[in-house]
Amino acid sequence: MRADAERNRGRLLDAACRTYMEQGPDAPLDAIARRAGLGIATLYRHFGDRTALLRAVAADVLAAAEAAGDRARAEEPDAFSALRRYMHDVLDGCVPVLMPALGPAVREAPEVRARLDAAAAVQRRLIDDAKAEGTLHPDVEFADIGLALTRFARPIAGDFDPAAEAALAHRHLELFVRGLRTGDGAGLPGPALTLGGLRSMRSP
Amino acid sequence: MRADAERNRGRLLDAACRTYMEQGPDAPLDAIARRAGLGIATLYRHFGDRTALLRAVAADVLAAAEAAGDRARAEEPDAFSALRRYMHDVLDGCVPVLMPALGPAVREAPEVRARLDAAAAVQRRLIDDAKAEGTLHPDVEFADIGLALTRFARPIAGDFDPAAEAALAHRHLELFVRGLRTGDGAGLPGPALTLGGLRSMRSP
DNA sequence: CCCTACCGGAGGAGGTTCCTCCGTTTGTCG
DNA sequence: CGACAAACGGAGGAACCTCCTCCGGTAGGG
Repeated sequence: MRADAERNRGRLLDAACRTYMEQGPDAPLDAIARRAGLGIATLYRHFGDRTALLRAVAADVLAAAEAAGDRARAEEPDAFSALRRYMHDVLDGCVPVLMPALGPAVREAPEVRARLDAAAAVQRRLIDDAKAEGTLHPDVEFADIGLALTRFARPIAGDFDPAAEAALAHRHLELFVRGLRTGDGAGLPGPALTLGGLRSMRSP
Repeated sequence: MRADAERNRGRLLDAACRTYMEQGPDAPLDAIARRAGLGIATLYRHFGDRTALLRAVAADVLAAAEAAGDRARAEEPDAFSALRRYMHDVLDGCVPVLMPALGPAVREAPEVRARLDAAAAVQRRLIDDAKAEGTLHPDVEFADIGLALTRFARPIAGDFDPAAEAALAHRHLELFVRGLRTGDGAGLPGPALTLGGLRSMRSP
């Protein structure tokens, strides 16, 4: 593989990730190519198909999320801080925006599946540690964390400045994290939020 | 105005509100008409224009939000409970999804503007009361509440069952509300979130 | 220096949505 | 009860957007 081809592939992945963060996974491919400073044909040469690009981006950013989890666990002094840092780090990537919007065809692809399982394992470990430490509310479930990140990562309005959006997202996430810590808050409404229960929420 | 015409107008407003909640304000008008059990021509007869429907729905749901705020203030025993109840009530309408997505053409229309100001005044009163009561964190700003509601109101994934989505939204909002109450949480990141600062976040 | 891998952009095809036109139905008032 | 006006329904042309391919041009690397 030639040097410029590899560099361009990386640029495309990066541009796709940012575009998905702002517009969602239905963003026009032209917009991604333009953002990468490349022609549309180059995009199609590297990723023969729309879903191929989605798969590549998903695998890429899931690996980054897994690494963020490992880093947080290694470097933070306590389990709650690790969980908080992990959430803030993941918020800056496109995982929370991208993953729930992916269809089964992408999510079940082997390369994505493996990365997803690994990232989920790290996240689960962060949560279990914080619960064992006694600092994370026991009624907060695994899926609550990921879905909440989705809520905070998505832009409020299309015409907001991306930097301002990011600052706002971190601010609101921090407000949310306050509510995660054990304290005198009452119990949560709704049933326990298992992964199976989440799957059954899909209507068709 | 004939009786059936008035009934259908109400059905259209209701269908539009629900459709906007699920798909956002760019939802096809055909989908709204179909959901109301009416033909597309009927929709265009009542609201000559796409934005006319948006204006009508916005004015309608903002009035409902204002009423919800008044109700909460009147019926709840303390200011924090009133704020919480208000947030949960508003979450069930389409205000949080619709308002940030509206362009200036709709938001500045007189009929919308008046309702928006009134609804904002009630929300501000709920927040001020809770701060005066000492139960709401002083670093939580007016705009935080509205924008957070937007985050919780938007559906996670398009193919989730609406009822399950709603339950999840209330669950996560409750988690968030925990973090709003005064306690030993640290300060929030980012600058104070004024309405002016919010306006300046729009990029073009 | 040259060959080959790589790049760019125009453009046809397919799909989606808007909004109007006109024949048909239905409420309501004398 | 009957007639008139008001309201309804759905097909369809027009405009728009996005996907993906084709082919001539460019530049890395041995």
